[in-house]
Amino acid sequence: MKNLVIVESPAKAKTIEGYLGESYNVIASYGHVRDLENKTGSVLPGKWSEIKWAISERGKTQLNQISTLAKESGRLILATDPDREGEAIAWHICELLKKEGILDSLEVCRAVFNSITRSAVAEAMENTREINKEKVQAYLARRVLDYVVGFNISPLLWRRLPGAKSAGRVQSVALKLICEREDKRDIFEPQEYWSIEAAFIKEEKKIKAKINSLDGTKLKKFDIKREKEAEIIIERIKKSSFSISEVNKKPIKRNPRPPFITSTLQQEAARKLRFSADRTMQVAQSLYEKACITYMRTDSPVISNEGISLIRDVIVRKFNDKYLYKDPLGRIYKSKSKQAQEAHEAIRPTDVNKYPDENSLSGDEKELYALIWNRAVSSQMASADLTQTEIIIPSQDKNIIFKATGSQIVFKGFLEVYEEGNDTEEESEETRLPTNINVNDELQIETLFPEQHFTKPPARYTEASLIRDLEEKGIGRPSTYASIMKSIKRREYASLENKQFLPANRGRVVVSFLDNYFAEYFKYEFTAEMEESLDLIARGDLIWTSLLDKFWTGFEPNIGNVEGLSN
DNA sequence: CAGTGAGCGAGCTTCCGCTTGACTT
Repeated sequence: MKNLVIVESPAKAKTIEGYLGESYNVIASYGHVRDLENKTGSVLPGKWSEIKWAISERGKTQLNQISTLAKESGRLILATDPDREGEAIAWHICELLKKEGILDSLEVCRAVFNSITRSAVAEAMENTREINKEKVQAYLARRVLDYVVGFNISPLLWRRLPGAKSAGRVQSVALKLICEREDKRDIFEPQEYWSIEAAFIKEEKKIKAKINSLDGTKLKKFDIKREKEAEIIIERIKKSSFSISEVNKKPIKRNPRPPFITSTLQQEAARKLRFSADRTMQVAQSLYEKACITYMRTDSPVISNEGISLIRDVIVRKFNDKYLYKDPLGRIYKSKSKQAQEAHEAIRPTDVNKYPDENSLSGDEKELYALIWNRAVSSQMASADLTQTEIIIPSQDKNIIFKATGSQIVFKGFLEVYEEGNDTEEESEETRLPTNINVNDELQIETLFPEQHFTKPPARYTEASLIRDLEEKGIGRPSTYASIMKSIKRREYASLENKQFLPANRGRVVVSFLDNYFAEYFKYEFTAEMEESLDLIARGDLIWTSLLDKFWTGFEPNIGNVEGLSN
């Protein structure tokens, strides 16, 4: 009798079938096979466990295949992803097969693995367990809560705010970030300030320095407010003579960034390739299907030991030992987010020996692959060594002090391969400094630039920065970031102008409506607090229906308040 | 008598998260 293995993704199914051999059939579920029926009344308040489910079209075909093969199998192994949704998918399939009476003659178990390597899969098949009921209940609570919020508030919007289409735990908070940023911009008043920079010169050697302190007090960036003040200082500078009092050098290290997860890939592809989140995910999907990269929807920066050692081999071959991070176990990265579920590896090339410039990829795929390759390889390389130099240039009476800073790369290390992009176009503070400059050298002023500036309002969100902030707050999941962006645009709550989100009036009205009547449910901490309760459920310390009862008790009166309003 | 406009009723929309794939930029 054969074993039947269920995973979520067809590409994964193919790979695993290759690992497991003749006695296994592997079938993909294509994600969830059933979901709440897409209409009102699928769950009724208080009767939380009487849920009306509907099987998706895709689900039907996959379930048919599964039950056909299950009849000729001795063991069913549910190897969906090792996270909450994966546990739920396994449970749904199990429930549906039970209904068909197929499970009577079949042993059912659950297997999990975090990386798709031969050894990890083999080990998982040996160490199976039962479906984790508590985890499934945490899923049920999450699923029902989202439904209740969305399907109660959206109809209120239809009636109250013409043109408004939808509200939800995730999309509305994303919209709120956009709108609050715009509010800050609206009330922002630019402040004038002046900078004073001098180019000193000594025998052809030029040093650009900024004024650092005046009459014994340190000058901060915005301290010179008016042209008059700047002029007075300039006059004093012109009357003074300057020499070097200190040259301070100190070694600094720069470390590589962790390998990509979904959010960082989307951000970096936006910065370096100008891709939208959606485009990034489509290109990544196709690289994944071609088995070029590991799974692209992940919140874990961890690379399997196998992956790390392949990368280390490449670093030695392409560069040399000096470029390798010295610990043989490699650099180990940890997830920053408490909400991370770490079901998959980081995003990396499956075969790092396939160099970005030596493969058959082209266009978007080639570019994105190169980005992923470089980031993954650099994450296991040695740090860069730099020397940071600081030159202190006081006037003779020491009342005016200039300071120049610069850094020089001594050893490039990972920078040979990869450097993260910048969000802002602000010029770097550091300039090149000449070598062989000495204390007591006297300097001439070549040029003196007073420059007028104005403080800038906070920048509007881009897709990349919005995803970064959502992730930081634990809102949304790797599989949904791109679709959150889409739905805000489709609802015409905000539009992208020059790749930046500009809220529409409609969007701002929705946000203030929600803040008025449902503030508790759209504050930034709501999701994190919900997740804490879900953790309690998953640990067996809280009953899932009590979470919903408690939620409903607080939520329901707010609906009444809106209903009771007169027009 | 023809054209206009107010008023009414019916029917529709919606969440988040897991997968692709068909379609358009």
